[in-house]
Amino acid sequence: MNNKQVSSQLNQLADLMELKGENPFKVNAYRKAARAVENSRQALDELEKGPEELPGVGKGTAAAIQEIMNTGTLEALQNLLEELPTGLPELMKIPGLGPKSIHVLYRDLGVKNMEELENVLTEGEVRKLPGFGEKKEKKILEGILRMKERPARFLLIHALPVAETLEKRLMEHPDVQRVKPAGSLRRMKETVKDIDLVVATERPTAVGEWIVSMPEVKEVINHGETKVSVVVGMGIDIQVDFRLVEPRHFITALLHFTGSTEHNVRIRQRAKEFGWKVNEYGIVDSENERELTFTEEKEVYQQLQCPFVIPELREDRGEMDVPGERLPQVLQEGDIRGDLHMHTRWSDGSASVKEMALAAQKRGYEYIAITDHSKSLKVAGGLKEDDLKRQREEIDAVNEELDGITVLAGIEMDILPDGRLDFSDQVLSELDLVIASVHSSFRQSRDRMTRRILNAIENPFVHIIAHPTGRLINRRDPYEVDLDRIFEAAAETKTILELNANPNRLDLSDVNLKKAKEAYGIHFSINTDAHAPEMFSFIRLGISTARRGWLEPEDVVNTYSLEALRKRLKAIRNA
DNA sequence: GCCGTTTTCGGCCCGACTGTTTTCAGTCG
Repeated sequence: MNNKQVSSQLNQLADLMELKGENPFKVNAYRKAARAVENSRQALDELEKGPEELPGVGKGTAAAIQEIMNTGTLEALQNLLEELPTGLPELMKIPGLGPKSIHVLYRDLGVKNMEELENVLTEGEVRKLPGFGEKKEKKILEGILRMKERPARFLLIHALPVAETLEKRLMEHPDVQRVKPAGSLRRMKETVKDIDLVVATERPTAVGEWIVSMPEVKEVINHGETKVSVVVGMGIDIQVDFRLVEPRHFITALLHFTGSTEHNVRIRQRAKEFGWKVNEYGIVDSENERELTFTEEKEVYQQLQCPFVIPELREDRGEMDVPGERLPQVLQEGDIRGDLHMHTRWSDGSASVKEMALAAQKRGYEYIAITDHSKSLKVAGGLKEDDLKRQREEIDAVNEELDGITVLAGIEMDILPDGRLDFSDQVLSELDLVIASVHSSFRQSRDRMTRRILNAIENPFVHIIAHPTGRLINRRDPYEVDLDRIFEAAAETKTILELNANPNRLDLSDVNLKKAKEAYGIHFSINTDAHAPEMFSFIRLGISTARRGWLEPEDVVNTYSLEALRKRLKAIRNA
């Protein structure tokens, strides 16, 4: 039973308690405990004094955690699962419908699932309930429609251009002074539910009117004095919340809407210690009602006597608990000196070795590694041993021709379903860089998959394990694998783990990166896995994910000079 | 349910918007 499994049971319990109408603070206590478990760098059975060591975990939740670890589940959870209809939790996903309303719908109309809810809505039963009315009925129906039409969360890479376009367009409006995206998009989370834009203006009403009249607006969800929510169709149909604030409130509003909620809670608790209140308008002294405003976010943190926290770290994963000097000096875009995972026309890429090298050079890189697929991956035109030899000749020629960039000869080698590797040690020993990865039989048992990957890690010729969990965001779950054993073995053999920067992968994830670094001292390589030169731009997402994972330049081998990188690779073969 | 050198009880971040209400509850972030 790992931390993730325990926390998901606690969360499930909290969800059901909420639906039942339990004390919201009690519900929150379980959610908080779930988060503490998930974010703990230690496994639960490694905590010396038990779960109560974790922040926000007391007697009650510690007992619940123990029960899950001992029995695999919780009696309280099982009871609620039996008591409440299985179709009730999914109703929570309907925007505008919360636990209180669902409770009433269930109690008074016997609504047990989505289908029954749609029935009573169309029959006009809902408007008769106390606290409900015609408009609310309509709102719920629209909410169901919205939920069905759109994915719950969009890939960051799809939302970013929408935010950037709107930002630029708003800046051109004469009444707008400043605009900045906030929310999970600014924190560069891998997926976002909607886009938040904070807008500084002296004329919120005029700007609000202008926003709802934009041609791309498909639907107006809210239109108040300071908050306008719309759905825009700009490549994707996504909700955008505009917060219209006075210029002097811009910074505290930006801080507020950047979140995360959990980080905001910590900020406000901190302010309380000084007798202050933080809201989107500033910091207010509770005694004399004096309001402080700011021109930079840094000043707010300074006022609260905390170190400045960059948006990517604002998740309450420890950033408010460590002294400033222990916050990571996170990676910057310019720190990356090369890309160690890419494909060419030799397998399933669309460019030549030289074209990739030229594109990398243009980005200012000092080196790249060409890592086409290996022979077993037939769908991708994997290379055989003699192909590798001919490719090496081409790489040598490019190195001869081009100055200022070095092309390493590598491979992305399949780890076969039975754990064998696709090439012999003899072949691997002749390559500058060997990446190993799983591309088949994703549904093997946890034990088998773990042993399969361990086998690759233990091979001294394997330098990097690519996309270690195999997940595709929104499309395919990570395969079952014991990551702790993977991390342990990688630490021992000095094997590098990849942060694959492809926007669909971002694998390892932010949470796993942090854990692998802090608990095991792993080194990483941030690679784009580019199949065409323009895909080098994915590095931006890799860097932001690395920042979210608290990585610093020394944790990432492709920030090293070529010489230092070669040394690091050599250390693997000698480990 | 958790938490506390002002507290072992009484708080728990804070405000906007909407809809159903005549002063507030639910939802959201």
